[in-house]
Amino acid sequence: MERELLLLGLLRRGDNYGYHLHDFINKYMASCTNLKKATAYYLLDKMVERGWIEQKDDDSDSNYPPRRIYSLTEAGEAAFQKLLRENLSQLQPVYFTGDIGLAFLDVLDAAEARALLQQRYQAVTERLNHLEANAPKHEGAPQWVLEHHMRFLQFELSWLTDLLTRLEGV
Amino acid sequence: MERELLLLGLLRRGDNYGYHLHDFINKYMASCTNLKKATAYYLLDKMVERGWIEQKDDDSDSNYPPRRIYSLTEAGEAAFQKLLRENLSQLQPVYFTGDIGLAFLDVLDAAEARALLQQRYQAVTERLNHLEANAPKHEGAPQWVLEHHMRFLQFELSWLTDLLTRLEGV
DNA sequence: GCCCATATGGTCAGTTTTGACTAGTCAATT
DNA sequence: AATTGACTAGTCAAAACTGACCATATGGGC
Repeated sequence: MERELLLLGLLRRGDNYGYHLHDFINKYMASCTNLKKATAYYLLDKMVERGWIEQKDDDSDSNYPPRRIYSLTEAGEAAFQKLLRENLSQLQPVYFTGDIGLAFLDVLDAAEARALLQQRYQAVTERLNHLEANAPKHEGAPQWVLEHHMRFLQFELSWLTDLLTRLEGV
Repeated sequence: MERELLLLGLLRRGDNYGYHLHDFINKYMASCTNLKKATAYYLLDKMVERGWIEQKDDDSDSNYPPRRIYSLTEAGEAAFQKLLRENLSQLQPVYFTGDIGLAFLDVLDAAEARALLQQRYQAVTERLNHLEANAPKHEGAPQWVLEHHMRFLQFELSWLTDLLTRLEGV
């Protein structure tokens, strides 16, 4: 239900279109979840059925394609409050798909393994630099989310450094 | 394709049943990916179609329910080699669904926010203790995977500690 | 010898997710 | 005034995933 929590939380700040909700998540919360546009609409539909949010056609200025505006109901607010507390109080699972490769490191000779991991190190560095450079632009992004993400990338760099030195000794 | 890489890598160590492959992943690689049994069979089927692996009925000792044994083909070995290098050289995305709650921390009063995050801290600690306690039992687990996971949990603890002290100042 | 819990091995209908698409708007070039 | 590229808004058929289920086996306690 994390993605529902996210959509509810954003709608709580004001009525919005599916398009904008997805766009915001994609721009500023990409480190939290991977939510495609079609999935966003799917989830919104489901929440309408559950009565957590309402949908009305927006035929105000029709320069734009016809669109629906979503808004939170009271049931939705209650669901948000519940989901928020659950999310904060528990440890949410995190999956390191990059560790799958590490499980098979012994397949490669040490030199190539190091070379590949150095490429990964480079990729992490670039990611971090990019985040730092664009940090001011990301005022829309919730502060803690961005900071946690950047610290995590730093953690990954130190882990990789450590791993690389240990692989040298082999 | 990370899950395919994982299945291929395990099959590379020896022919195996779908059941065992899933079981191993669930026990020792749960931090890398979330792979349900039915999904494992689905992926195995697809890889058979692609010619990466072969399936033969195992009617050897029929005490057990009928079962199929999977084995790597040459095409599968080639795919494994390619996927392994891709996985190691790139930065694989990691999603922090726990950060969604952080984005809405301002909804709660500071005291409750701290209390909830302290519960999360407790949950992380328990997770870490559990891993440490069972570490010897996890000889099957690839060394780096386990170590990365434990270090990550320690990182999370320090992040939470820092966050909590900063929330006190509010 | 019987019952129950757990383990083995796998299937399938239903749910969830997504790539690719439609279709119009706006602003800047050409 | 036609072309291009980027943005707005949403849809749909196909692909991927999963909860719940079936069937047998094995071991232990009573």
